[in-house]
Amino acid sequence: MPHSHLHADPAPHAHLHPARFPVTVDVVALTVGGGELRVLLINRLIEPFKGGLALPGGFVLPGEGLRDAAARELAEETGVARLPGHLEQLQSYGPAGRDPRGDVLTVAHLLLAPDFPVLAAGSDAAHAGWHPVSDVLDGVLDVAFDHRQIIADAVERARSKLEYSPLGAAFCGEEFTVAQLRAVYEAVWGTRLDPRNFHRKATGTPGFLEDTGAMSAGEAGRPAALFRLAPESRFVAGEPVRAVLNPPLMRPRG
Amino acid sequence: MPHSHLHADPAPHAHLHPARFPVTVDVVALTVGGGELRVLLINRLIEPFKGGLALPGGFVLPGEGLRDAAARELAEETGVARLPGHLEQLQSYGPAGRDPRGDVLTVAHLLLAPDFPVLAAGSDAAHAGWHPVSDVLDGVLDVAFDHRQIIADAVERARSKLEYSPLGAAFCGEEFTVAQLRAVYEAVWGTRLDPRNFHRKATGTPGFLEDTGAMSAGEAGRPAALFRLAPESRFVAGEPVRAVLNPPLMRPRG
DNA sequence: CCAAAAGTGTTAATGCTACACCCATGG
DNA sequence: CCATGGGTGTAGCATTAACACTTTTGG
Repeated sequence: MPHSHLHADPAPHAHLHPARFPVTVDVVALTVGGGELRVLLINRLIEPFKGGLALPGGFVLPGEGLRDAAARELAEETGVARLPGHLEQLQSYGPAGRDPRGDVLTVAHLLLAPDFPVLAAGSDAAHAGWHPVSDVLDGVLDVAFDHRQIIADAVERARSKLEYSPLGAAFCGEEFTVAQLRAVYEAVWGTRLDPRNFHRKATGTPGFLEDTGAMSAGEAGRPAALFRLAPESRFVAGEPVRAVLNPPLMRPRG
Repeated sequence: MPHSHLHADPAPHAHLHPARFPVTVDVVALTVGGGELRVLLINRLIEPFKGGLALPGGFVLPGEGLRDAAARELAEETGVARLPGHLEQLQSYGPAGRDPRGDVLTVAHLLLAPDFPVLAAGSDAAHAGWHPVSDVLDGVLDVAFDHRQIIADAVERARSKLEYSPLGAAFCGEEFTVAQLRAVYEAVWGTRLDPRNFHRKATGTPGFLEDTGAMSAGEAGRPAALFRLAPESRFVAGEPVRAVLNPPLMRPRG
């Protein structure tokens, strides 16, 4: 019996020839720019949906892990050398009913990143660019496959993650001001937050922010102190985020 | 070109022959009994890990969705006709480095259910039974593959879901007392909650509980009122849970 | 009557919201 | 000097945690 099954399975013959599926990873890369949430999309060079917009992604290779595949595809299609921000798995979709060519399982991932530069057009790969999330969700922009649903799920995940984890800082650079961090929360939640209360809460949460001693300059108004993530709150590649904000940075109640 | 690729992909030849993987679904079915959290495990009838304990699950069939596959496998291996409680996707694992026979992707699912009866030994399928989650996580019980990690992730997901969603009631039957609901939270969180404050909060949360008018009987002490989930909080198969408890049923701060 | 569990009332501490107010910079 | 944004203080309100107390059953 060359193909044995993994689990007891009374379905007739199902264990003799387990079906095999192509598996892709897709990455919903989110950033904050211009006061709004943006998603990274590529122009498809091939059918189906040729010329349309889609999430960066591609096939998982034999012997490869999901996270590695997502990081590899993102690097290939955007030209980033080191993965910026925080990458985590979102959820899987399929395999039935999502690709016109047949069953394809995709494992969607979520990247929260600062506004990094992406590949210019004319390169070997497709042109990649940031687009407002609201345009995708409102249907102003069309995206391939079930990618609108995936993006909607990703945004919802990002929203709820921000309250309890230090992941808001994943959208900022290494050092940032409290106002920049606040802009992230306002963009993701689509609300306005009181700058004074946010400042108190962000700086007053133990284990969240660390004062660098440096100051921002060049902007209007009084210079702001520059912070970085405290060591216990830093997220490392592949590890789940451990630090929890308690009390959370609450989003206003609906 | 019989196999075209889904996305632009500069990796040489990767798009010509996308790798195909066996895909399984595994179900972490959790319940509350005897004041502790329990997980449903089956005895494996075949290699590898023959005779060992594992999560119920099996191969996804062509043309099948993930959720349908999970529900089907659970029904086949436990004998339940209608799916009790609440089923949702957890996350995916693999395909590399988790099965001794090669690359297998698994999509883990989480079922929160009342303590339903499972298949007795001697049936065609493997014997299924409830086991304390703590025994699995402490290493007292060994489980096959990477199922210990999957169970740990499932428990963590269940813990955080309970605070904000009405899913605690998924562990109870159709009608339940506030004390039974409280026992769920205490088992999942591993804490003690003040019965009086919990009662006030559970019954006082708008859109959560609905008084049936009936009373429990036969127990020690004063009879308790029987409740059911309010219509707006009920979870329906396949739909994400929409109702949010605001304010949440807080777990005690660490 | 006593033990046990359900359910209500009350109070002190805590946390949040709103906003007055001062500080430091650019123009 | 004024506009702009950074940052602190504080009063009022809402929520929570802790616990006294009453109710209703079984033994």
